[in-house]
Amino acid sequence: MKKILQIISEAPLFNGLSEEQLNDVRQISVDKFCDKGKTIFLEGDDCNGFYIVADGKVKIYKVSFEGKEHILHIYGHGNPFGEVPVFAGRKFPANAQTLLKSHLLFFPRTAFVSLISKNPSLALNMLSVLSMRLRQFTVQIENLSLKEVPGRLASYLVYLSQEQGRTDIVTLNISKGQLASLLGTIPETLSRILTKMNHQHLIDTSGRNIILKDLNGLEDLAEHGKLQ
Amino acid sequence: MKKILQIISEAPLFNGLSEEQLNDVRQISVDKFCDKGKTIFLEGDDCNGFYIVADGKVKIYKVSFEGKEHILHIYGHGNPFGEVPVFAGRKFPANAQTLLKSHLLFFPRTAFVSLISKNPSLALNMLSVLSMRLRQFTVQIENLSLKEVPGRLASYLVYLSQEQGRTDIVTLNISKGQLASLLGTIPETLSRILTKMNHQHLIDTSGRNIILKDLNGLEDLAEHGKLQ
DNA sequence: CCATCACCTTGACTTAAGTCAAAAAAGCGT
DNA sequence: ACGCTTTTTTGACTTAAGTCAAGGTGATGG
Repeated sequence: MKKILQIISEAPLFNGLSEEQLNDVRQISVDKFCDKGKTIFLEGDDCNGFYIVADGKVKIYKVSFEGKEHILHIYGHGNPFGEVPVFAGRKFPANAQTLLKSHLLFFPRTAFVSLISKNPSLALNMLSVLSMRLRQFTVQIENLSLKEVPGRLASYLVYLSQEQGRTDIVTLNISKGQLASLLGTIPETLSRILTKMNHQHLIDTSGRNIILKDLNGLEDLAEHGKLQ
Repeated sequence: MKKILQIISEAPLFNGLSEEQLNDVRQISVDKFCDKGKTIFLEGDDCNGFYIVADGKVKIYKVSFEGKEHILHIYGHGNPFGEVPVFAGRKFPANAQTLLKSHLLFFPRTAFVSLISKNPSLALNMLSVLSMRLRQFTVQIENLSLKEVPGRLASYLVYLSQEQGRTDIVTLNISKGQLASLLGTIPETLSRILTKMNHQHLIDTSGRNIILKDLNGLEDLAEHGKLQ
């Protein structure tokens, strides 16, 4: 387990803060350890603060009336989550659950807000985090409403390729079922599309490893949004 | 045309600021007048600042490769837009165009950022605006991925009913074509669903006026997301 | 090494919603 | 009020993707 100060200093949210400011942040943080599959909060719950993932993995998701689940984000080391109600209203807009045994840092609302009031650079960092998130959401909405599932999958593979810095092969860090939920579809459909992409020599799958046989073709598909 | 200071003092973003702070904000603002249908910025354009709608109406939208358009927001009096790249990167994540002859206030990036650094309450207001927007986006994504078009339409009608403070009748303030785009569908589909809802005595349409004959039924539909 | 469980794939079928085309209705300026 | 444009509706058809049900695959632990 890492030292709290180190975790804090590595998080983008606290980037560029002075020693002293980091120490202030540390003062108000609370350690929290969760087993895999633990619900951290549910949509509509009252919020007393937000979290940063120190270690492990957390999914943020919505659930439909019928119980169908759509994953909005999957966060890992250094990512904050649950900040929305800290600044706007007090209920969480979605659910959060650990996907792995995780170590979280909790930041109580009032203490954090007063910290922000005293540290303009912290405020700007938080504004930047929220803005980047808004940007991601516009992409997600574009994908959902303007692209079909093959296009969304291709986008995701291209994104993974950049993320992992490889143009030949990528590795899924979540199950295919979770990927389906992240792409706004169901496992059966995802499976069928992976098979189709195999047939068209775009990719080659073996378990969670996906060989990118035609990255240009995938980029094209991600743009156009249609499979042939 | 209203006085700039009045417009600024009415905008939620500047809520609760002192006379002096409002004056500082006013100092950096720039007037901009646009005809109907004028493009304010395009996705990918460099950003030098953000806007507030003083008067008129602006749509924020994404366009697919094939030219299909999805409206993300429609903003009117007092709403800010284009703030994302002010705090995160420098390109606009979507397009903006006026729907009516409009009067905008422009706030240059660097001047605004330095203002925020000096006014914690302005920073907190901006955090609140961005957070509310994130909350709206989670709802939009939920609607797109977990509900069918009738459910989304019902949600929108219920929202309009709250917005306009009436439980008997609401008035669309945009065309049905634009509404279709906002709901992530096409005019034909929207038209058919309106007809279906008429047959089921949920609503009664005449032009842009929609009589809510069964608000409970609509709320139900918005929850469950399926039209029988 | 096998049993078990979770995950993934495949097949047959249904359905929501998109496309294309055309007609009808509503706005708008002159 | 007239002609023009834009918006909305309707019909026939296609298609993407969901549902339900059944197998298959693979990892894990006794």
